[in-house]
Amino acid sequence: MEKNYDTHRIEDKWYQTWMATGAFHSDHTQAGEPYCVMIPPPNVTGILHMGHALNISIQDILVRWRRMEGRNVIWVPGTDHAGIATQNVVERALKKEGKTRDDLGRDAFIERVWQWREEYGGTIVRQLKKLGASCDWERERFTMDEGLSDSVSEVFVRLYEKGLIYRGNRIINWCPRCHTALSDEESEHQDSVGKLYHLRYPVRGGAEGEHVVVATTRPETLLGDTAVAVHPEDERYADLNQKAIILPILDRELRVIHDDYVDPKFGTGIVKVTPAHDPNDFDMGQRHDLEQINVMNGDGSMNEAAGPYAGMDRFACRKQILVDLEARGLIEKIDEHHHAVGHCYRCDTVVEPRLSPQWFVNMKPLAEPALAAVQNGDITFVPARWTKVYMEWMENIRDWCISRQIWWGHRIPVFTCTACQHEWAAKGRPEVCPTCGAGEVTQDEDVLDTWFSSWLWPFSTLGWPEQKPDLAHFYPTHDLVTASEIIFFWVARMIMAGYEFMDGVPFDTVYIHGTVRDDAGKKMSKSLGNALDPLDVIKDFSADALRFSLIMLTATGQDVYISKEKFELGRNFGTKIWNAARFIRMQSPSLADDSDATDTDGEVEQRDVVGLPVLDTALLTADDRHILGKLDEAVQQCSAALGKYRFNDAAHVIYEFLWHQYCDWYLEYAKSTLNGDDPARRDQVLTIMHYALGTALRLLHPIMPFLTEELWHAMGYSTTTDTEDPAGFIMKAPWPQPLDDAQRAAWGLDAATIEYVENKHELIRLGRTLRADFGVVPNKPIDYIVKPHDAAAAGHLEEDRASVAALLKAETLSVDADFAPPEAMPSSVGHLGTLYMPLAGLLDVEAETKRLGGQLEKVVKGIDQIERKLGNTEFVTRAPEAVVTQQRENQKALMEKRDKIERLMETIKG
RNA sequence: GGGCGAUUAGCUCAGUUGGCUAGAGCGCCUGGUUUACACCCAGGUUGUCACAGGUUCGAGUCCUGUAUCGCCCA
Repeated sequence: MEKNYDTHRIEDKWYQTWMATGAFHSDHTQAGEPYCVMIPPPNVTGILHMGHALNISIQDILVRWRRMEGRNVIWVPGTDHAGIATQNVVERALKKEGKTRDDLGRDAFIERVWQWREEYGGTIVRQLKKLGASCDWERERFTMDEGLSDSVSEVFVRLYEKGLIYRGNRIINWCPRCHTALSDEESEHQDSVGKLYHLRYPVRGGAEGEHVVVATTRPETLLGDTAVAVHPEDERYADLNQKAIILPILDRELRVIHDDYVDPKFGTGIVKVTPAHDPNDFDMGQRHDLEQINVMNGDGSMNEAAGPYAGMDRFACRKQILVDLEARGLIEKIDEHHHAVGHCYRCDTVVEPRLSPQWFVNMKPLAEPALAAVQNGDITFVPARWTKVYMEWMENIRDWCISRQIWWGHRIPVFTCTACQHEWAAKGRPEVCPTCGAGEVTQDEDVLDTWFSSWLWPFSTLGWPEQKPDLAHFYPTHDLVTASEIIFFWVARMIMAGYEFMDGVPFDTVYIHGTVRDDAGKKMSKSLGNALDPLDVIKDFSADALRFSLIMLTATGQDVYISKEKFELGRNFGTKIWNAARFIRMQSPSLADDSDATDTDGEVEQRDVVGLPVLDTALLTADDRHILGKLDEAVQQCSAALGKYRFNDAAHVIYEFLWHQYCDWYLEYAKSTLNGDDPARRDQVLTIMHYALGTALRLLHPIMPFLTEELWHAMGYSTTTDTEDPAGFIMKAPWPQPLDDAQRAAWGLDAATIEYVENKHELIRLGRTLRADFGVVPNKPIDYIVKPHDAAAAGHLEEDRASVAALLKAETLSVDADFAPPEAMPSSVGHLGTLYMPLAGLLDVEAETKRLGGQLEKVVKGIDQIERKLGNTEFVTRAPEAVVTQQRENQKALMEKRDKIERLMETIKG
């Protein structure tokens, strides 16, 4: 076995082996209760970032854990076609060739996008594999696949025929750069400091120079004003409609309307109304039947309706219009104004509210059952606080704008007969009009929002609308793991689709994990330049280290702050385990060679670490029982933590067990037996070491799949020497189960034994501290004397004298109940007794008094606290008996310790 | 403006229904070429649990308010 763990070679090797043997694949014919996870499909243009790494690690942990538990697991991977993003990428590439998509035409352009996808679209998938994701790659899907496209049109037609899809002329979020509509969710609000312009609109028919003042943040829209509005009960303006308000520059006469929407307390209480450029104004326009004047083109430039400003960009127009208004003395004042401005989530351009004909889904009817599902607990959010976020959105749900004015995506399956103007939705390409039979049929030019295919993901990936056996077997799925950012985009809509098309929930649990941030708390992003590339981290630390560190540092649902150094945690842990395994191998006659662990076919003696080891109970020592007890505790805690989605707790349990219990204590303790001359004890200790390591490796496998698989084989724990046989993979090994009471009793894993060993550890630490405090070099052999606390402690220690002495690097260790120090010597009080370190003539009385004084102080402080509690009759009478008893016991122990320290101090003085 | 989250050691964070002398990792200090491991070992140091009230026998934990930071939605 090599001294250094070669992470890259081993990680690549195992991933290839797992893939080649189909270890990740399953289907409905396999045994076991089904367990299914759908990957949140990453954007096909995307590259792996830390958020994915966390998301994938969590899913892989769940999936590998359930697989080991014996569930029939599939984890379905894939990517989405990211309509706008992908089109942008390909358009940029075309631009370099000096072409536009219009030069190519629709069909050639789409052909070009597919080419791009073939060439670059697999990037993120390859990266997921680097992480060790155990996805069933035979099931990989893409939202533009034939099958998924079929479900999209099926769904569209159903909703269309049900009347839930409609076309309307509404204010939508328009991206002037992408030239398309966006849904409300795709318009991201960013806080910014803008200006609030107070403009004077002249009043005709009143006094000379009379005007009203309106406020706006977007002065260029005034060109589309068709009214001004005031609150119906605002008496200041009761007579306003007797007069004519004149729109500056264009000299259009504006209507005066009264509407509850107007807030009389904001600004002057008069607002300008631009029905074609603002959603609230649009609503007022509907209520009052106002004319809608669109003054902008799709690219954000002003159109003919803007009169003298036609052709100018919207922001240039804003500047010019302000200059012109200023010249006419029509600017009252300009205030600073904080507001949230919508930006395109794909290109960050300022979104323009724009009136245009779009397709919408009426969401209210879909939302009802989806809301109920979460209310009645059919779907649970973890952590639970996200439930509220979901409900809030669902209760105020607005119609979903699903049409996009781009080419890459599912084209809207709505057809119109040129002859009779009949409009209908259909799957496939109809030849003739179903009404009049004419052959000239045109299809809607728009494509659908990418999320219109993603919301079907849980069942479309399993072949729906075809009714395949896997769909019946694995659907509904179980855990959905995602980030909070897409609760609205994706999670909520999937739940709605589940109810609408599959009559029930698409999954039962939604686990929302945190956002990965940099050390300064900033969200990681390429544009900020603070992104850590997971592939770099894998290169420097290994995928196992990346996974373990991320999981260990991410408390349930909390954001995680990451810097490169953080990954040392996982790397160091991996190295520690590797070295522990190497040590055990050296100690095991059947494995003692230095051959390369990866080429062990036929060279390693197999050892069953899955079944319970056969142990001679007469030979079991307290330390053996202690490690077996701690292992059992780790098994229980680890399963419990995973069951509660507390992945960091699970990681912590394994870390604590392997490093601090197993390596720090048991392996060190075992050395004296391994070097001793009792072959029966030696075998027994080896058996326990292997059993504990084998069990811990299985617990760790979901988090660190590669290292554990490698060691599983190197240590001979596989059921076969054929390293290509899936039956021997740790990923297929059974998940460790807690011991039953009978087994615990048979091995003597009782609380008293465990407590004794913990106290023994304390005693050894006290001895080491004495050494350090008195400057005795660690390897200098010295004699320790223990004066045991009671007969039980004396008996135990007498039995363990050799191993305790070894751990203390002591020349001798005497257990002497009647020990009375002949002279002042350094000592410490522990639960098992008082430990003396004879240091003839070297004791500095003053320093030792001070040292013991410090210990005494702590103990006395503890006693004070307890006495305050116990002195309170309310506490004694009202607190639960167990708590009071506990306090009394603590008090007794502390008081004994205090007495002993005091006696020591007197001895020294004497 | 509404909602959610955070505030605990120098740093990053645990602390699950209230019951500890408040923990971990990193850092820092001291010592160490102990035949698994210096990506290591042994030992040590580090806290007005943001602030102010309240409930309770008992509050880091529950309630109210305040402050600061972050996120989501208007």
